Amino acid sequence: MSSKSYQRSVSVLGHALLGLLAGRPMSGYDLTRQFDESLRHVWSATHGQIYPELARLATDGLITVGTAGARGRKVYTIADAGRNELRDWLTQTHPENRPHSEPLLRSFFAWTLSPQEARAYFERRAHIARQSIIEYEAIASAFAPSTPEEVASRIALESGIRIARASAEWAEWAAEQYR
Amino acid sequence: MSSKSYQRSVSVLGHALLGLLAGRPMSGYDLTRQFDESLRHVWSATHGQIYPELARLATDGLITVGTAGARGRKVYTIADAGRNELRDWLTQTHPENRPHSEPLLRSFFAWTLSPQEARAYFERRAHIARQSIIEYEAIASAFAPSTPEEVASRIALESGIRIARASAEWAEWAAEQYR
DNA sequence: TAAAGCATGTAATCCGTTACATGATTTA
DNA sequence: TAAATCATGTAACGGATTACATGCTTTA
Repeated sequence: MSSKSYQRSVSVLGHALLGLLAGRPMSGYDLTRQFDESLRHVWSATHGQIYPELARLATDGLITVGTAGARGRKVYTIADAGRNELRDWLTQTHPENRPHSEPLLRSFFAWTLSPQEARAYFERRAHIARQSIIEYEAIASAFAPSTPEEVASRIALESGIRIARASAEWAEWAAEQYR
Repeated sequence: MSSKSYQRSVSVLGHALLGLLAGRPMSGYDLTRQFDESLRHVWSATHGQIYPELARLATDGLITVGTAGARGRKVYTIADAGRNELRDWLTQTHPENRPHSEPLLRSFFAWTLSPQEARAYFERRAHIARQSIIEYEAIASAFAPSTPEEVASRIALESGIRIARASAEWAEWAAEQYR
């Protein structure tokens, strides 16, 4: 007989935590920082969501908890079941696409503004995108990936660069439409 | 004295409804279809969310409700206060950027897979992006915008095309990194 | 010794999807 | 007359942010 209780489905956040723990064991605090740092442009999550989710993953046997250290710190380690769950998620399921792009939504209503206001809106978007390009390119130029993790990280960064370039060019083009 | 009750802040969905109603008066059913059609790639919302939000906007005096017609149909019209709210939103506030890109999140964990599996993942993303390009370009080529609303719609579509192109090229490049 | 940072957790609230529930009107 | 579509609403549940709450450890 199996020791596995009936399947609770794992959320996207749960899979993100499994993915991060696949790199190395970490505490909830460490994981929270990962979302604020490496994953800042990829996925957002706060500790109020992370701690309860870690408890659920542990209950489900996808991760294990070490004994509490200094300041109550608890280190979580991915279990074999967790690695399997992560792998199935990546290879057997497809990401949902429920769009929620607020900048794009706003652009849809630009026609309700004066041409000058609409232009200002798109110029601001272009400016923000150009700032992103600079930020990302600075990170990329100081980054020679060596480990597989770093290669994946560099690939995600490349997406940021290319999407930001496309966004900047689009916003400049859009601003022109209101001239 | 003012007839306005104390300010409840309007959600993004509320602003989207105001934006749609700025075009023409519509029922909740019509608005739901707008999200399924014109806004399909921009913002998602279902009727379970839309009906209560319309009730709130009406309570706040941002829209007005006509008397119920056939099948209980209720047509909502944007009020002056609603137009002001929409305008303030577009000109005085900035869109938040809380990233939730599941495809990008997954790419971040591609290193946990075999190179073949990782490549398959990115090739699939490239395929999906190329399909989007075809879909969007077909719409664009059959579309000669005349009204200001259609111009804005064409601008949003152009974003879809350019982002899809950048995504396809990125995914092809990413697949190469695992060769 | 005070401030900054490490560290965990819960509660209130809101946003969003899916399912439940109902009924009228049009069209084949 | 049956099916499709129009049309509205609520309830249950889960996802996500912010605020509340607490306390230890390191560093200036």
